[in-house]
Amino acid sequence: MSAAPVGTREISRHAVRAELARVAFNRFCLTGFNQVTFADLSEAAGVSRSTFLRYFGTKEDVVLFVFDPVGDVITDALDAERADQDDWSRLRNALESAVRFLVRDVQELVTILGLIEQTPALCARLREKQTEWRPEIVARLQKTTPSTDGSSVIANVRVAAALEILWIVLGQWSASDGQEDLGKLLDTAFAAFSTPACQQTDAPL
Amino acid sequence: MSAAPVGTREISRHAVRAELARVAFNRFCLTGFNQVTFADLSEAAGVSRSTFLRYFGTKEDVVLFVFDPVGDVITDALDAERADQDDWSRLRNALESAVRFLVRDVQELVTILGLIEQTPALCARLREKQTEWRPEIVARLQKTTPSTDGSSVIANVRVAAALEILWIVLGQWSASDGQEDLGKLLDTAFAAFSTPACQQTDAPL
DNA sequence: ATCGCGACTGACACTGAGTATCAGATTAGA
DNA sequence: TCTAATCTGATACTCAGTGTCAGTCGCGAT
Repeated sequence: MSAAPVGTREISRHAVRAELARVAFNRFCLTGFNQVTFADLSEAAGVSRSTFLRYFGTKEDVVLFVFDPVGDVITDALDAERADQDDWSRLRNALESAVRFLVRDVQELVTILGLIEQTPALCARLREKQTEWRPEIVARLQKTTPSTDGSSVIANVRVAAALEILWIVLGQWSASDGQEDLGKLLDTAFAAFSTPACQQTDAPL
Repeated sequence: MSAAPVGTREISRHAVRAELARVAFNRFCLTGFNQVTFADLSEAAGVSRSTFLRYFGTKEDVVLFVFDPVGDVITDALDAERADQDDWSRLRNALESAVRFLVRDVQELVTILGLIEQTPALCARLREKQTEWRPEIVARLQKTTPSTDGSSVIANVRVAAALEILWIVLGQWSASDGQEDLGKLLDTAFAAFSTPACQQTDAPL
């Protein structure tokens, strides 16, 4: 994947980072993201402002760094996919890997998603990460296919659509407090493409 | 639509805003978005920093305010659409209205898109606007349809996918320096959904 | 004409994010 | 144990964005 800490230095850094994020997250939920300053955070965590800023480049990253591996999770899952399936199936399954990775603690994820949803700055930064993931995912999706004229646009559209589905589904899921079945939600979302494109939108299954 | 200036006050404000944006845009293209400060901009435009900031709440808005009406353009176009068409056709045509609105001066739009592409902060803010447009567009798309279970998710996915297409198509178009036909690009992009979802992605027409 | 009101402007002060630097403490590893 | 790399806190700085205030300008009513 990405960060398997090897040296003791890495382990320490990783642990401190997690603890700082934990403390900060409580503050954000309590007071609101924009109302909390780095001074507040560093005081609450018992470190200097400088140190806090060394662990997280921006305030947004304090919340969103947990999403960093998602891009790799998706590309890896796409590689593991059998190549004889169609694009939508492969993308659907890759997205299922992504949500499996994210849903460790249901309550925590629901809380994070809620915080993100009501904070424009967090939404924006998350979309930015999403856009960074896209080129690599497109490359993996196209790897098996001979690239014809216009296929690059089509692959980009499909990947972009799939990534949109990820957030729409997670939003719907967190609105239900983590009750709904994420697999079924993914199926419903992808049905937006497989149903005959007419306006009748009967839910499948 | 939205802002048809009526009073002399409105006219003046609109004109000043346009002039400030014009001066600022040259600076951005010359030096790079992040390298230019409000102090630079206000000096170049011959007004105080305070005044400049009153016309544009943020530095991003100095560039992106031209996209503000796009949301309304899309919703209006969607209303004007014949209701017997399927979702994809209606969205495609609404997007065509949007690009028609944007493409007044080809060279200018290409330049703006180039600036946006190479400036993460501008990309992020633009996506934010896009997300703000979505709920209203979804509502218009669903207006004719009886809402069944899961149809809300499906409508959201379709609108999100369509908005992604808008930027993908504009990106491709500006990469070709405005040479390619935007209508055909839209057709190609929407073919990502209509082609049988297999991995063969032959360009239609 | 001029009076008064509302909006516009520039100047100033302020908060907070993010960057850069530096000296001293700490720790890994030879 | 010694050394070199790293971590830390302190400090200073730039710049975005907010808020305030006094002075000015345009405009409609008297």
